[in-house]
Amino acid sequence: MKLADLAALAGVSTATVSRALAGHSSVNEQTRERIRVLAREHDVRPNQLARNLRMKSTGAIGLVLPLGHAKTQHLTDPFFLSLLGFLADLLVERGYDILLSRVIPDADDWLERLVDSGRIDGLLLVGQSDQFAAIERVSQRYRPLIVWGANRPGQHHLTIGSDNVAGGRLAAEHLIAQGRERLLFVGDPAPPEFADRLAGFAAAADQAGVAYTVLATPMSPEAVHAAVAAHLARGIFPEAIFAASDVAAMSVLRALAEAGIDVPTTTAVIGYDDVSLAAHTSPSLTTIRQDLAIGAELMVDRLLKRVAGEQAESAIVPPALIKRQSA
Amino acid sequence: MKLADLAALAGVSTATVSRALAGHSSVNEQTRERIRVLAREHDVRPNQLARNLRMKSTGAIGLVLPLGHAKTQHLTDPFFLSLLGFLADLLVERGYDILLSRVIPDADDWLERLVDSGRIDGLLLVGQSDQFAAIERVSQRYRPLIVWGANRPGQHHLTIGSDNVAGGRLAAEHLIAQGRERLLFVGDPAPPEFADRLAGFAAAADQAGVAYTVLATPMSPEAVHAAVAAHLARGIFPEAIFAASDVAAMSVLRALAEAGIDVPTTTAVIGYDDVSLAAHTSPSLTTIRQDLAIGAELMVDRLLKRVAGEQAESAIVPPALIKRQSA
DNA sequence: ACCGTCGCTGCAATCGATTGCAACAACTTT
DNA sequence: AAAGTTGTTGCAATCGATTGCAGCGACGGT
Repeated sequence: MKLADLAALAGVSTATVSRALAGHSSVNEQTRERIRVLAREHDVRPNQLARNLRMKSTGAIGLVLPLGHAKTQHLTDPFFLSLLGFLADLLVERGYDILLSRVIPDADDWLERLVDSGRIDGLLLVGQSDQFAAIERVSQRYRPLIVWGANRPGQHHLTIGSDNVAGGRLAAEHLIAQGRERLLFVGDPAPPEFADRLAGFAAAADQAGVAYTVLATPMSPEAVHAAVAAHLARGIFPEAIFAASDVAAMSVLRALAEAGIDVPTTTAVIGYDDVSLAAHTSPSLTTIRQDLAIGAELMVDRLLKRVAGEQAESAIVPPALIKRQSA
Repeated sequence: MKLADLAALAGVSTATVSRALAGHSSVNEQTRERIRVLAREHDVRPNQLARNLRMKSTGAIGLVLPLGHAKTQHLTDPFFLSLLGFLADLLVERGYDILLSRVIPDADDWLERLVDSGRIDGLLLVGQSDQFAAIERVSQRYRPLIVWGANRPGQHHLTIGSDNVAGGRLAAEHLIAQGRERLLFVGDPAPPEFADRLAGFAAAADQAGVAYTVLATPMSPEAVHAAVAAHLARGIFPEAIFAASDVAAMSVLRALAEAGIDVPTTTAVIGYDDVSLAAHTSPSLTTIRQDLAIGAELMVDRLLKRVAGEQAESAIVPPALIKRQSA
């Protein structure tokens, strides 16, 4: 039922109904209350589309997750659901809906279409993926656009992300402090996040004069498991393994268990992300936490600032080492 | 840039521009091409809101996840991200966007508002949660509404779900066939899905004359872990444990490992869902698979049928036992 | 020369809510 | 009694795209 119908019922104009439901003080209090009661009785729920068109604001925020890359770590990674959950929490708290989209690989103007469709007031991107160029292009003219990911020098778009270099360094320092040598990095060193983690890890190892190896592998559990198993089969037993993500670390744990190698006595394992399951593996996983609660808050905060036309800059969330059993 | 601006540029009316961009054949072919070229040059992207308002259709499907219940299993459960991923895939393939909402606990007409907002063409609900009454109420008059969950006798709304009773039965039969006795169910028996799993489990056990115990606990990893640890501390060692979900099963595995109980030799563990991590725990998890690829396809198929005004009925996805190391 | 047809284009209504401005009644003030 | 003030309501424009109907010029038929 629409406002015009209610107006007819109440014997007033749609203008008055609109104002009454909006709680506008310029309509007589009795009329207002009468209309409100009538609205409740007749299940009046104003059309949001019409409202949004007129108001030129939608009350919705676009959210693009890297769900398109089924072959990578992403789809199965609880990390993203966590982030999604936090973001959804915060946005809904502030009265926004979420328009979820995916990257459509074949249309090169997918981002432009999204921001120009008039359906969203702002956009959150989780992960730059391989769309760096498109993001840069659009961010030049579209302000309310916040990206979770790495901040490369000279880049224009605003990012929130954890300091992956510092995180990698934390991991290496923790292992080295335990007197571990012969370190091993396991993961895909190509994506910027992982590259940074490896860079920090390598820098700390070099600084301490400790040797390390890089075992490059795709991030799927199967691939990680196979790569580590093959590595162990060669008779090379690392004293400590740094996995590029917690999900990868779990595959590492499994491969070690199957090879009869005790964790942490013989080999230490350290993960990255601190997904909620990390505390519940056996042995429980020592890991580098990305504080998503804070990260999500920063993203939403910056986004809504920009939606309101204010200034907002990039930010970095400091990582923290969470000590558990595995290292 | 809007159609009216382009119209001025091209020296025609907005009506002609609209028809040209829509590929309407009543526009002269040369004019049409000229307008299209101009549109591309000037980055014309029509306002979707205005279009949707006029067309009375939005090209968006609402999707409600039970993200509001941070205290339950849901937020951290990869099961939902999987389902979300599949649904998003299918909907985007068919040209729909997704409007993600959360249950707002304090507003009792949240569902009505959503379906009457005019912003979506249909709605997918994942999990009935505690909103059974609201769903029944709305489904009486709003057809394009599909729910992932249990189908209770006499219910009106259309559900897609796996046969949890059969799944529970599969689990029990598998354990009993191994000669295991003193079975234990771990989980929250209140939500309909879990209640059904337990019912099937209990029925099979009763039928075989095997005793079983129910360890009721909230579904959070911490709670499950604590409950199982406390149970074991009492000196009661079950020969087999059926966990209500894979995530719960992982906490069970950890509690058993900490108590020095070998899996599967001393105690077998079987989970539910077959989340992607289940294959990568140590030991890897025997579980009951819910085929989400098929489930999501059924949901989207039924939904779009109803959006098109066609008939569509509930469906059940058969569960399957996936044998791994833990049982 | 007149009429009918055809192809193309524009006018204007429409979707449904919001809001500036004006109208109007009821008072108060002088 | 005239003028000004205040409180309440309605008219009509607006957001931007879509579309039924009408108009208009060109053309062929008689």
